[in-house]
Amino acid sequence: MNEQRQPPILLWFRSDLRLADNPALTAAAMSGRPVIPVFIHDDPPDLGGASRWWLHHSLEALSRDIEAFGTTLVVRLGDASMVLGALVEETGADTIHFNRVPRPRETRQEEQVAGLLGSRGITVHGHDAALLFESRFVRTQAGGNFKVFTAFWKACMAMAEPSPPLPVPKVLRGWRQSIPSIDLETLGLLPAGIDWAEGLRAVWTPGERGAQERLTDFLEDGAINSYDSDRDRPDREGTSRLGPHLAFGEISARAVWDAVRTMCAPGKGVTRFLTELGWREFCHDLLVHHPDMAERPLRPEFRTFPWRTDHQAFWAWSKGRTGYPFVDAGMRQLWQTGWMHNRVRMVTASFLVKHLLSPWQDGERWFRDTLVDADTANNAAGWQWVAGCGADAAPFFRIFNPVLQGERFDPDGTYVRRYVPELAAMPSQWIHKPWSAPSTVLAGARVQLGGTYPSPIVDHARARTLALSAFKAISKG
DNA sequence: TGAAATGTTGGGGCG
DNA sequence: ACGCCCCAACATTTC
Repeated sequence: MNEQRQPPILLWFRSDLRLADNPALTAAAMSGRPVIPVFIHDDPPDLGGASRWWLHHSLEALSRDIEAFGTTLVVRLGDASMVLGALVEETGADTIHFNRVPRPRETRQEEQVAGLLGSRGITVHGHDAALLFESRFVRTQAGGNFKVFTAFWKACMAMAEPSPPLPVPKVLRGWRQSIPSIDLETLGLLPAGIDWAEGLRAVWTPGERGAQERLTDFLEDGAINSYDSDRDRPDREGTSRLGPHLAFGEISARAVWDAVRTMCAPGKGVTRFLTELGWREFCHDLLVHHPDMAERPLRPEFRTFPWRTDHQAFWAWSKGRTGYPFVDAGMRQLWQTGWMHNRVRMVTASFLVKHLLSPWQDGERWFRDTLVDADTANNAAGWQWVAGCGADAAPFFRIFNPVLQGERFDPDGTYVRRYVPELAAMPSQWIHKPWSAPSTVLAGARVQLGGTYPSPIVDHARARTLALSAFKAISKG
């Protein structure tokens, strides 16, 4: 049989926009048969603006990397099973390889593809590539899923080490014909009106190469060794910032794990960093078992929590105009750069839920729209954790004091000054509570509360009391 | 992966 | 010298 007459393989890219440690790609390449790489955009409703921007550039990068193999990434718009069905018709492909994505929407998609194309005699092959430990193997004694992180992670640590990452295949045979594909621009992922992505461009390099650079920078400059404490300091570059790269699968968790294991001496920082990868695993496991985790509180008593809807307050929160500098700095960092430091995510989220008594789902949606690392599992689990209604969650009565958090984790006010420039001249002593500053200090710093910078939209002590009594209303009985 | 309220202790000022 | 009070420092409990 003429080699060129062999039916091609469809390599379906999804949230795995990488060539390294990509089992589907490796399987397709190893077959020796022609491979047609394809990305299908079906305009998922939960894809936020910042993620859309990232996706565009990540696909751009992936296209370039695939072109280095002498082949082309086919991009299509539409329902995945329909598009794959059409491609089978067009090319005579008889096999599809893809990497599973452990999220309800994607799992449904996989089932559809397997059903529709399987019934047409196509071999549909899903690979595990998203997690360190496949959630279906992480089970309690009783065979259920874990509800507490430490127990979950302990069970993971008792399992075999994650398998080492696969190398990029040397060769990828292309298909003899060119296949209709649409321009990335046609997907409409970039900002349509005003260009709000400037701050994102300044900070991020989407794509596999950007991901690997971010990782090696983090490991080589030694930041990981002080990760245990520096991770809480938004005024320092103490975190890896790998979030968005992991969210789009530009680098695999296994590759990160392996790099840390082989390049770093064991220590507290290293352990802590790997544990954070563990949280990612745990969140994905939770989402698998609670597909509605982004809408519905895991703890049922929270369904009757007396949330308020205050559009003005939500606007102030989302724009970083609450009058609490640490909160505002975080919300503005998010808006400008598509990312927020984790410590500040906790504080800002707590502020929305506990000081403003806004439904956590509203905050979840805002983060999902504005974060470049928006990830259904991590985001929903994180918000439920903060709101106190999640698995292994912080109790509701654990209410962050935004002033104390600022003073503890941004002691010199460097972070606040960076993102709230109207407070730049405030002395550190007052920068987290400008309303307490003597009027001479305010005047000296050219700060006019309620003018150049908002007065606090709520009083901390009062808001705290209100939140506690609202919590009491649902917790009795 | 809190903060505030409340309780306890111990040193020092002072009558 | 002694007891009393104050209060900071730390510990515990409560929300």
